[in-house]
Amino acid sequence: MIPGAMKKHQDLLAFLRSQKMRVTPPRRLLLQFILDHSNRRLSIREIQEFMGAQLRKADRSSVYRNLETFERLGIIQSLSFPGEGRRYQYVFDRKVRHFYICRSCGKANRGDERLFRRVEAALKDIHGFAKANLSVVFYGACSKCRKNSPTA
Amino acid sequence: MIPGAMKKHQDLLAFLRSQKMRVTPPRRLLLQFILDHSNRRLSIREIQEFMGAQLRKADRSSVYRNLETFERLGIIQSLSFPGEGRRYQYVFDRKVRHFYICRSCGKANRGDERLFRRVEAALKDIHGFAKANLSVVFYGACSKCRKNSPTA
DNA sequence: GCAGTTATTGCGACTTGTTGCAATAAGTTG
DNA sequence: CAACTTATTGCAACAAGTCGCAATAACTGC
Ligand SMILES: [Mn+2]
Ligand SMILES: [Mn+2]
Ligand SMILES: [Zn+2]
Ligand SMILES: [Zn+2]
Repeated sequence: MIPGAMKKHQDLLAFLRSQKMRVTPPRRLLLQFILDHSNRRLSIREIQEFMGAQLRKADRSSVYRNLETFERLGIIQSLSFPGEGRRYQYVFDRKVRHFYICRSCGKANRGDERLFRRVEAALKDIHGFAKANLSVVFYGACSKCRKNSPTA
Repeated sequence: MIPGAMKKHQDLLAFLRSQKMRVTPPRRLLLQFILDHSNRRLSIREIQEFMGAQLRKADRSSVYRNLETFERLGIIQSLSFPGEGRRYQYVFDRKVRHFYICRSCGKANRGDERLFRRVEAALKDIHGFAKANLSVVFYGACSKCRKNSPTA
């Protein structure tokens, strides 16, 4: 377990309770795993493998249901990546929560803070709100693919 | 078949060929269906039902493979909607290609052109490009859900 | 702590989605 | 309009994901 993650884990359990959600073994475990790998986009495969390998393992269906729950609460953001299926990423207290996904080669990048702020500002100007836990996803062609095909 | 869609259908077949893709019965049919319902987000269920119901029907796997192909080429954009799974929408020559998805209630809205232009401009300023067939997706809480929960 | 309430779990049956492969047919060349 | 090349298809076996339901256990209130 990564140092500093302990505090976050406790915070998130408190957050869950504040949302009237129960703290159960499957949820603790899943949250732990997501936090310990908060810098990666996790595949359902590795999540399920971890959850199944634990002593007190959780059923497949519970894992799916909890991922859905966590996403609804803004703890994680799931996205489909071309060629590698759906992936889950921790976003709860991230300053930057936007992603570029190349439709052509499937490569994904994280954005910089400046762009994220600009997009937030535009959203606020035009629709009158700045949101907590907003995520933004751009689908397009990466610079490499743009060079190869003028259509992209 | 919707009037005016005929031309588009032909154009897209030409586009496919320009991308060195073959024009096959499953592709014609799928494209037809997507164009005839270009204003809706189609579920895989209704797509498969249509494809299967046709005289010259296409296999499930071919439908999935072609949806993937069409998405890679920027003809459609697929998105996962909370509570209703993945949906497919025609975006090829749309002026506005962004979506708001509420993580809490799953409702989705189309955006207005002004915001889309602002976001495009920000992207160009900061990353130096304006993309053809860019799609932008916002995940957050809709106004209704924001009222109900201060956390969202 | 104990009893009561009910969200969450695990299970099983089912549906949806993926993949390798051999057969097919779209496009190309002469 | 053949003959050829190879992308695409349908199929079948498999893997991933969903859903209703009865059992369980997390929280609440006393
Ligand atoms: Mn795939
Ligand atoms: Mn669902
Ligand atoms: Zn790319
Ligand atoms: Zn909502």
